[in-house]
Amino acid sequence: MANFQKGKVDIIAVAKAAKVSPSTVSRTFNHPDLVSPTTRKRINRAVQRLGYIRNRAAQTMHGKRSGSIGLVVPTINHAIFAEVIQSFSDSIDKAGFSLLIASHGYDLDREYAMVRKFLEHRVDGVALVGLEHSEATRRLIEQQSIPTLAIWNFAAESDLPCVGSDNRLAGRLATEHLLELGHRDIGLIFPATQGNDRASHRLSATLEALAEQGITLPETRKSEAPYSVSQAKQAALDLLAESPRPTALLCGNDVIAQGALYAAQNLGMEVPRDLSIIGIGDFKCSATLLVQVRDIEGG
Amino acid sequence: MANFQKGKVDIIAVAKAAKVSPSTVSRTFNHPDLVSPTTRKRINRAVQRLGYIRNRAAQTMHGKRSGSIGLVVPTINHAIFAEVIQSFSDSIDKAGFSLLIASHGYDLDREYAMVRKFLEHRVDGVALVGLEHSEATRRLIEQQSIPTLAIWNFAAESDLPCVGSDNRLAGRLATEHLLELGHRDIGLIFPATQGNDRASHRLSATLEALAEQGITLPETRKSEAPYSVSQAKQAALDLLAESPRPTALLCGNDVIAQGALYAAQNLGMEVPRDLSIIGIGDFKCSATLLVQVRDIEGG
DNA sequence: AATAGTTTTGCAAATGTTTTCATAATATTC
DNA sequence: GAATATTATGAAAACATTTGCAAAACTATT
Repeated sequence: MANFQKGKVDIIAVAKAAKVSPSTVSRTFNHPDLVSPTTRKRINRAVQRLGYIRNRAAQTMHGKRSGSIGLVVPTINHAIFAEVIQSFSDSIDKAGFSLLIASHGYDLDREYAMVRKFLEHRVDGVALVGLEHSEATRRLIEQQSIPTLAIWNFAAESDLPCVGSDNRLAGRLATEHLLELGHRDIGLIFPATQGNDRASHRLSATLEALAEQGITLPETRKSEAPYSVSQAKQAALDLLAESPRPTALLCGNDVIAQGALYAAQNLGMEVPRDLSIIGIGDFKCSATLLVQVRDIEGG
Repeated sequence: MANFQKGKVDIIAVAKAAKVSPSTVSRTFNHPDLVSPTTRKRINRAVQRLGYIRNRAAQTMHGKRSGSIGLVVPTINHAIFAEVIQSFSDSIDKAGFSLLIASHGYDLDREYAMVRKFLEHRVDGVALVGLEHSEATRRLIEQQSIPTLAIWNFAAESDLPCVGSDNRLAGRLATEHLLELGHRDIGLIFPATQGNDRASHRLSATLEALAEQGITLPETRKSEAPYSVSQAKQAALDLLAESPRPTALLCGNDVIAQGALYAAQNLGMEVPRDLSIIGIGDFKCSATLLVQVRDIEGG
């Protein structure tokens, strides 16, 4: 089937080749039931032969949907977001849409810019991570009345539709668990909370739960680490270098917890005998890691 | 600044508000130097006031670029691709483009479908992972003459422009390294090579390099594991359960190598004293892992 | 074989931009 | 102050599609 790729192949070229009007070709795509099977077949053959590919831009311009969804994440790089991006991509794909993605590096002004960029592309919807967004972003979303979803966090009082977990509750649960185990002197390692409501909710709930038990941790028990195993390990080493040592480490996420685990191993401490470590997160590799740690300790 | 969001805000609405013609508004965006500073200011104020957002679809339809690039990866989920997606996204963003992304799950027919989908969106370019693609995909790319880049692998003989590493060379180097260390009985753990030229190149080069030294490994030394630490660990345990044991494990990627490392730890073997493990890959977390292993062994 | 009903098709307008060409306004030169 | 060069603006065509409406082509009914 020779494909003569003379000039542009648009819907008109297809119409000519199939000896019908452009309208009929368009209908074949959008309302096939309105076109007689015979002509439909003829048109499809012409499409094949010419290698015609529909032009979404033209459809979008006509007022139809663009067929794309925009997802703005803080970073693509980390396992934790990669997982959600994958799922998102799969669902979107199944629905016949395309995924536009952008990352802002935890900078809410850049987030605004990304949403704007997506709006230029006339995305049919936008998903953002978390519930903390700049005023400009909120205004933009409202003005343009673009369907928006906040993923990652859930909060009943959110003005954006949201789906995710309740990080305050998570922070509280983790803390209470440690308290129930009898810990009173706890080291905290959290990522920077600036522009990261996941972290800040977890941390504030933690401090709250501690305060309820009359516990106020000195600054020396509070440590900040970025999303990096090795830097978290260093932070944990620093915390554990203090004397007396805290009896437990509460980590803002699993990557930090992994670093803390390594730090403990380095210092020859056995977890959980000598030190309790808890991470708020639970992603795929954490299970693997724990299995491994247990295996080592067991063997 | 009240924003009266009456009806659609298009370039004509802006033109009216600024009391100029639509052409002038368009020029303000595309060739600002052709518009007098006074009118430009007036137009920009109108844009602000109305909350106008340019319509890429209309621009694209006019023949301008769509301002988007399509990236098709096997999977987003794994750390290794996440890294490249992040870099890609950053560069694209810096250039003022948007990133469309899709994953095909190592299914080259789906890859074709994804590229087609992107072409419907009239992306300005496409990037694919690896050099192995379906005939249909290649035809499509050629017919539509869409700028295409193959990332991840480099091969001088590739017909697509490509940038990446030479996996055959990598396989050979890894093998030769083990041979130089004196290993002759080597266990191989590789992912499935079907639709994964990274793996297949590495594996074939490995076998070739071994053959040159007159070494042919029995099937029992060849193991397949997916991209999963725990499953790789199991595969390694199986290999190491044989008697005699291989003296080295050559792993097709770093995730597998991590699993192998865990397996060795489980069996109480010390790496590299009792067993050599080499992984072809090198991603961020690998260094961390090795530091940790060394630390454990050192301490 | 004529009428009514149904299915299939085409025409033309609409979508929101950009750009070429022409014209109007302003600046420069003598 | 006229002639010329320069700069700023507008009118209209073009881009590729979709869809409401109307006409045409069939089927079914008598």
